[in-house]
Amino acid sequence: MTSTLGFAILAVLARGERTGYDIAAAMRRPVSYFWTAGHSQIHAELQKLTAGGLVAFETRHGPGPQDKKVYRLTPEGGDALRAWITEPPRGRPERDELVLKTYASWLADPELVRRLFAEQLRAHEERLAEYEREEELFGGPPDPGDPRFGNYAALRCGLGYERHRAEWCRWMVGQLSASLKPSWEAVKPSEP
Amino acid sequence: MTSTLGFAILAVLARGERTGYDIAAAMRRPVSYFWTAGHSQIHAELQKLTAGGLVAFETRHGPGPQDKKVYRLTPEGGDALRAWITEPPRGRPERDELVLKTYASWLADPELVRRLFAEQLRAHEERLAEYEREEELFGGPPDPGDPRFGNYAALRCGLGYERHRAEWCRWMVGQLSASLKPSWEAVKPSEP
DNA sequence: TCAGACTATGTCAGAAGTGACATAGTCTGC
DNA sequence: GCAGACTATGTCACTTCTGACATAGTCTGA
Repeated sequence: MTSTLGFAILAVLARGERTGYDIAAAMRRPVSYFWTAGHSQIHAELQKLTAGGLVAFETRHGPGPQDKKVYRLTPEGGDALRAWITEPPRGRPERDELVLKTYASWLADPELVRRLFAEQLRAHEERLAEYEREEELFGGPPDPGDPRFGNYAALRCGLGYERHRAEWCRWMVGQLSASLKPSWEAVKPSEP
Repeated sequence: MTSTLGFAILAVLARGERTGYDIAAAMRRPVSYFWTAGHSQIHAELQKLTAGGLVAFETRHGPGPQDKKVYRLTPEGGDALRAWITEPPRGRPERDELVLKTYASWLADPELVRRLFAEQLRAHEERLAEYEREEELFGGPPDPGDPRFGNYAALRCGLGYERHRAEWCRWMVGQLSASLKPSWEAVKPSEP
């Protein structure tokens, strides 16, 4: 009954041993393109995974008030992870606050909605540029047996997502500008 | 302190009065492109919204063991909804199980991973065709002041998303097929 | 006439996720 | 030498979400 977060942790540990702190840091970026968790969740989940025999830890001295615990996958953990990968994902319901706002946007001031989407567009373009820079660091797709393939494939997904999202925001801004223009034009005194 | 689910309910009620049951049904499709909730959540939230004065209900006789409650927006509810629409969305962390599987895919049997993505591709293509049929029912984008604009804009987002996702799955299948071919070729006896 | 689907509202236990609080040693730069 | 950032693990209260359980009248078609 391992949760998806549990498998996310196993997937990180499959690349090498880590402390809970390391895993939390890794889940801010770049694993965070697709899964995030606070350190409070990670420590709790590591205790469950340890109890289930999927991970094991070794105590080592380090900075910090307590000794650090370096976790690694057990053979059982590796088996569980491999089996999970090819199982069809249990569909999480999609919840997208921006699309919900869009659904209700007909009620709001079009100029304020336009600004909202212009800002979102800017943010997506920024992240897209960032992902593009990261993509350049790979010299084309790694082999599917290479751990780096996982990173590259996830990055490809992120690139596609940001492009789709930016395009949609651009369309929204266009729609809202078009609807604003007539009254804006009407206010402006006529020119030859 | 209304939750996003609360605003989702307000957004549905902005289009007309509904019972909790109706809202739950609406949130399966087509609001479900971007927000879903079980009926147990909706009834609980409606009680909170009523307590907060954002919605009001009228009891009417209908089928079912209890009289039905027909909810509508109050003026305060309308104000709260309008104010919320143009506020920047509070970023929900992205959690995507399929991308997580991708990140770990280098560990698994490439043929099984290929099948996983082939199946996902099929599902996305199916949904894309469905959305395209729905788009045809609109004769172009409605005016941004029209409630149907909300539906159309959300559908546009869904279309872009499914296209991006299908393209990514197709790329994954391609990558995995390419890596499988060499050994598949090696097994097959040479042909002139 | 009777089965089964649909309408309709609600509770409850539990899982998953968030943010604050607690604690304390080490490393870096000014 | 000292401030502040970083390393490091953990608890707790709270919110959100899920799925099961509970209840019961009406409508439809075989």
